[in-house]
Amino acid sequence: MKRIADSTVRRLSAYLRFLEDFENRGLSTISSEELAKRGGTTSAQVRKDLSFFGSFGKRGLGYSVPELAGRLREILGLGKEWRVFIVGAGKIGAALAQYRGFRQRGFTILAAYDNSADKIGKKLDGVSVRDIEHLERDIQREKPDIVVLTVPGDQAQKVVDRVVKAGVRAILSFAPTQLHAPADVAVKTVNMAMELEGLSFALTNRD
Amino acid sequence: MKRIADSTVRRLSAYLRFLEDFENRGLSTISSEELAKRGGTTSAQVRKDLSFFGSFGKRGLGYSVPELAGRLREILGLGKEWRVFIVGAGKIGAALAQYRGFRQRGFTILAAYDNSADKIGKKLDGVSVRDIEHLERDIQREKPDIVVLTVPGDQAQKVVDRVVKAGVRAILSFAPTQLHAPADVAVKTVNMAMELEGLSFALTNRD
DNA sequence: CTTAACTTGTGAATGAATTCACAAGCCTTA
DNA sequence: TAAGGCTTGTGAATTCATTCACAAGTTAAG
Repeated sequence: MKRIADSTVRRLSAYLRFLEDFENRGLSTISSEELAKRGGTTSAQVRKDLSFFGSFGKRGLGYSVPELAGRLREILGLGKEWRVFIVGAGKIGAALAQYRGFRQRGFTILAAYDNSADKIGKKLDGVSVRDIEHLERDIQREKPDIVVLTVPGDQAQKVVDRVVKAGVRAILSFAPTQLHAPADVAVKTVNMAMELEGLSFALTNRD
Repeated sequence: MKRIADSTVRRLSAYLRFLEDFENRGLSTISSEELAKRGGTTSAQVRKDLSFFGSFGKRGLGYSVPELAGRLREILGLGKEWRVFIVGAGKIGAALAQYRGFRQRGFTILAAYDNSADKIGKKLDGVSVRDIEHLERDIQREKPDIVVLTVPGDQAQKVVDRVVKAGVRAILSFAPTQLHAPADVAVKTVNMAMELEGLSFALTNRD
């Protein structure tokens, strides 16, 4: 398949959000124009994004809301259950453990890991915190699809190396550092420092 | 000034992170090649990014680490103090209140806001939680530069409208919804759902 | 059946971002 | 002073992403 740009995938994800909203409101069809207005883009962009995966609309009419939502879920791989380990049971880890968006999308949090004695054995919103010593062993046993990284920046790369070696192929990191991993491992980083500095830049360089 | 791409600003932010690391290790100069390797990009990209703002290097030698770090801080607007309100005192708000990256970059959290009676009056890691009723009044009094939004998705747009009307010109949102604001308001969104679905897509569409 | 009003899907055109490639400058050594 | 080894800064070339523009298909109304 042709390589799909990251920006395209992000928009597909946004379209799905709007469609779910439309589904709840009982609307049955929607045009690329309406979808575009909701997402702050153009109708041509919407149609082009979808065209990479097929023709889902009807000319003159638009898209069937439930059908397109289903197709997008399929494209994005949201049909199956994804198994998740959280590594780092600090404040961010805790916030993620209770984040309902995970379950809503079929992401099941199996466990959290930490190296601090006063966290190990406790629960993080129903998720038990285990000793990070057992990380590799548990990865081999429970085969998580995704590791969410919420450890301090200076430990992030070390954990990446460990989980990649143990067989994990997708990582979502909240550490403010550049991570290096083999090409076949999908790494996404949510970098707060970067976002803040982006705002600072925008505020500083106004027209 | 020529319009600077978002991706460029994000890279500048990353370069600054590496330079701070080099500063701590006492290194005095660095080449675009080394900076590129650290950031997973190319030396030409590094030089092009910097060239939008001036010529900071010495041919044959590279860049002075402290000088380039200083220039980048200046470009990114990190010299001054930025005043921040957090709106939404849930788990994510709490995680942000204790996030040290804010203070490190000169972002001062003035207060947090919530509408829940059992949170108002409490403290979130030293930050007092106020009644969201007083949001507009306090914005006018204390003139925050940035509002960080950690309210549930269905309330996010309403809060955006309120703070924009009260004069705020920069927003960092953690709500998984598309936000609409006037063009002169800088809005950044950290959308966890999008990142998760991006990973799901990557795992599903492996070559 | 015909016309009018819509809306999709997609090549072609445009615009934006990245990479190439090399002249110009700096440092060291002799 | 000259030569060799580096590295920057930047137009030009290339690659990638977005927007344009329109033929083709659909529906509704008369």
